[in-house]
Amino acid sequence: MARKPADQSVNRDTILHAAADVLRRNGYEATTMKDIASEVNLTAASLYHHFRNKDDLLLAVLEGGLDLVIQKIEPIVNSDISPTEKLREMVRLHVLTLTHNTAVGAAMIFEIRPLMNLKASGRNGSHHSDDFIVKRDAFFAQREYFEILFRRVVQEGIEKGEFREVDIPIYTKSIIGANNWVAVWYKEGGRLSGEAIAELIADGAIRAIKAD
Amino acid sequence: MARKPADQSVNRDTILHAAADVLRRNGYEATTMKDIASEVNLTAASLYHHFRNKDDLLLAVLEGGLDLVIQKIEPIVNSDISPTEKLREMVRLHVLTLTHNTAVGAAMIFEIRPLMNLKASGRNGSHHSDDFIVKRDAFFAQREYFEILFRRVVQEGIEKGEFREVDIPIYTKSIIGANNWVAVWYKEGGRLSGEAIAELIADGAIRAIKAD
DNA sequence: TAGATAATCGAATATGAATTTAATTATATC
DNA sequence: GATATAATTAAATTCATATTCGATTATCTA
Repeated sequence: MARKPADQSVNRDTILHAAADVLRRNGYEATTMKDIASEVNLTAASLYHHFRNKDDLLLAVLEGGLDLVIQKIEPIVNSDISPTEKLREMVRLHVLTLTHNTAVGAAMIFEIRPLMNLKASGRNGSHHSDDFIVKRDAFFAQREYFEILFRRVVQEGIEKGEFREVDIPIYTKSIIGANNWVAVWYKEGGRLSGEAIAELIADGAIRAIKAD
Repeated sequence: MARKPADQSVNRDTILHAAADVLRRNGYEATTMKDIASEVNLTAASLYHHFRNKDDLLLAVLEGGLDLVIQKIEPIVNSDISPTEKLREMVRLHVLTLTHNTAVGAAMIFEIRPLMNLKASGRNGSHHSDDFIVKRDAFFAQREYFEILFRRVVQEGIEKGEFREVDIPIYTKSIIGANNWVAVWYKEGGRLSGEAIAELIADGAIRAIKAD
């Protein structure tokens, strides 16, 4: 009856990757459907066979990226290593994921301003399906959750006396900011590997919070 | 002969401020001339009396913001306080400027992706005057300079034995990233004042680099 | 007051981008 | 092989936005 996707056909996932790439290069608003389509040798019209519209597509990219990092971070939080080692690993993996999945990573962390803005008041007479609104809100909730994972570990470290009594939200945001910033400047083939960068940043994060 | 700007007329600076506001809210690409014009009770057409075009206007915003921070930071670098105190002050002022000049600050630090992109290869068939290209490159040079100011102090601190031997570029970028991230989440009237936030972040920056 | 120029606007232009539609091609299953 | 459906496209539609232009209004200097 139904036809299965042909092997040579471009699937949803391929498009998402391409979109992530373009997103990283051009930013949310500057990314056009044609840009994305070209990347996978399709026409813009074809994309609508896979995604309802541009917002849906781009949001899917962001969701994917965010989920990926969370998947990496989450197990660490729930493991039974010390808070210090937890934090080190979390920062390390956060940064590493950003450098490895440059596209997805950068998109995930970065191009959220227009979305946040939409949240605030939906400026231009943009029509957004309820479905989109729901997904977008879920995305923001996930971002919250991502931050909460860090806060939890910081809290734990303070309670166990491994960390000094920092202002948890501020410290957490600073660390995440430093990590995310990597997505802004990182270029493959630079002086340091993603690994090396991740180590260095993780080290700084720990030093900033270690109890005296 | 020539007529001087009338008092009630909207001047270049007012427009720049308004543009910075919109820029912070909507991002580079999503910012329309009409948005900016409305903010100062003008029509989009009127803006062209003050600025050649959109790029010129937005670039002027970014330049302004960047210059402002540099003006704050520069004297500290050249003062004769200790590297530790220099760094603390620099971070503090960087963050403080971001929170105070929310608009300018955020715009300055943030909406650079499209510009960088333009730099890379000028995707869409965009026509950009030589003048614009020059200004844009100068802007990027200033950004470099801003970072160099930090690196210089870090270097000095290492040489004087106040700081541990960090990887200077990575540490510097991390600090700047953490600072800039404030522009992403800071909202006026939150739990902490800009001052308080600035202090906390500066403190973390120092702890991360202090010699053991 | 007159003349010059600044500042502004309404309307027209041009263009780029998202999205829709109807048609075409490919491939799975029967 | 027949047919239903997936995948894709070219072309048309719609709409928002940057930008231009000519006209209008305000205010300065002489």
